[in-house]
Amino acid sequence: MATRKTQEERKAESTQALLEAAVRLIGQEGSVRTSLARIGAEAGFSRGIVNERFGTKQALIEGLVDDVQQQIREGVLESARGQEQGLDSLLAVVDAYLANVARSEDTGRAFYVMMAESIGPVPELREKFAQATRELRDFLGREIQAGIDGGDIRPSIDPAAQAALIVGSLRGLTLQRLVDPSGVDIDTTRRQLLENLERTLRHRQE
Amino acid sequence: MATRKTQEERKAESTQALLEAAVRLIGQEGSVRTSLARIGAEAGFSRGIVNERFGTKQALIEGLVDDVQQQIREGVLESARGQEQGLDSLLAVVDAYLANVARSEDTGRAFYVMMAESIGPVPELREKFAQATRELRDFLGREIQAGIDGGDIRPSIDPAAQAALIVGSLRGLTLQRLVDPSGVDIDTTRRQLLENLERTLRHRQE
DNA sequence: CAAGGCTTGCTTGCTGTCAAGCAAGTGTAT
DNA sequence: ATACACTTGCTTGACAGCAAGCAAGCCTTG
Repeated sequence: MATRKTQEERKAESTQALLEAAVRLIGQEGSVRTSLARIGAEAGFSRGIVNERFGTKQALIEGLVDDVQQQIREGVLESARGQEQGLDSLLAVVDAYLANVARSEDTGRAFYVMMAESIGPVPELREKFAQATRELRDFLGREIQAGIDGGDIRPSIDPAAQAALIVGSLRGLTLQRLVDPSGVDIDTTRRQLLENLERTLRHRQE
Repeated sequence: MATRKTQEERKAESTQALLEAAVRLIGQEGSVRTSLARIGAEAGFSRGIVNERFGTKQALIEGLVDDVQQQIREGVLESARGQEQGLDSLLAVVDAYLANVARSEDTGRAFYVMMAESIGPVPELREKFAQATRELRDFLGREIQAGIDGGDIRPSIDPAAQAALIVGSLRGLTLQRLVDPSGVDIDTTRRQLLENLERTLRHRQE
């Protein structure tokens, strides 16, 4: 049965398997505790393969962060498509973020675990996550500004501060869920957050 | 001048120095990267002293988490004193949390860094932080309920979900600050959060 | 058989832990 | 009060375990 594979295919497939294994393991135990040997084994290869493929552990991890971030960004931004800029788009993004990222499937989990490590044992990653944070914050800030300009968000709102708060809510809720999965009902909380945002942001009198 | 110290004093002083050193180092690099030897050295002693005093690394870390959590709890709860239960008390706690914990002085930093590690490389700590999270959430939930009963919080609020959201905001903002200190102005954001809470929670028509 | 993917053996560095020993402090008998 | 026996804080040396990285070789493909 063993189909003959091209070298290129072999490499691509093993690389893919390695990345997936890494995301899975790192999502569970963090990058510090996950040895290259275990990643190799989890992917079905030998202990040396990660070094062979990626050079160093740091290279693997940094690449992984970029991958995962990219995936999340696309997922979230896609949900904003179709909405026009402003409050509706903002709410759609928040909704999508909590619906997808916060549910701890592998990539979301890995992203948060690595972000968490970046403030402690893996400072090399901090800048990457700082940038990701800024990017999300700026994106939300622009949506808020657009909403104010478009008249559906109250003009007394401070876009920068409000954006930071929303990022905080998203990050904090997800973190809370990772620490204590049974303690937070994500759907109820999501609905409550959307309601709060409506109430805080929506410009009523036209 | 070297005053003669009793054995008890010597021990108490060195233990204190060790704990402070541990909080400082762990706040910077996390517990995983901080070796017992460095803690000993930072405190001005030899590399073996931590084991001699605390037995194992895990024992030190767990004790530290308890200490730090206790300190934070007291600091925050104290700020609620004098307010009567309900919205005002709630706002005072939120204000105090961001004013104190979120500013990254040593103990707050160490708390967050260890909490972050607990979802990745140090799962032994997860339960402790889950409990701390529940405790804060339940406390806020009771305040909200009291506010509803007392008539200064809108009765359509879901206390549990709202409490989870507030914990999320606090945790998320602090985390954001640790990842990207220059990106969030904590005072502006704090004011905006308090304003938001006023607007979402306050029961208007008497 | 040539090239490139993949494995295996090995080195090096670091960490937690423990046991043995040293030194500072304490109590007591004279 | 002082000397001596004893306790307790603290240090040092040793060891076992683990991980990252490297280099040499094996196996699959073309």
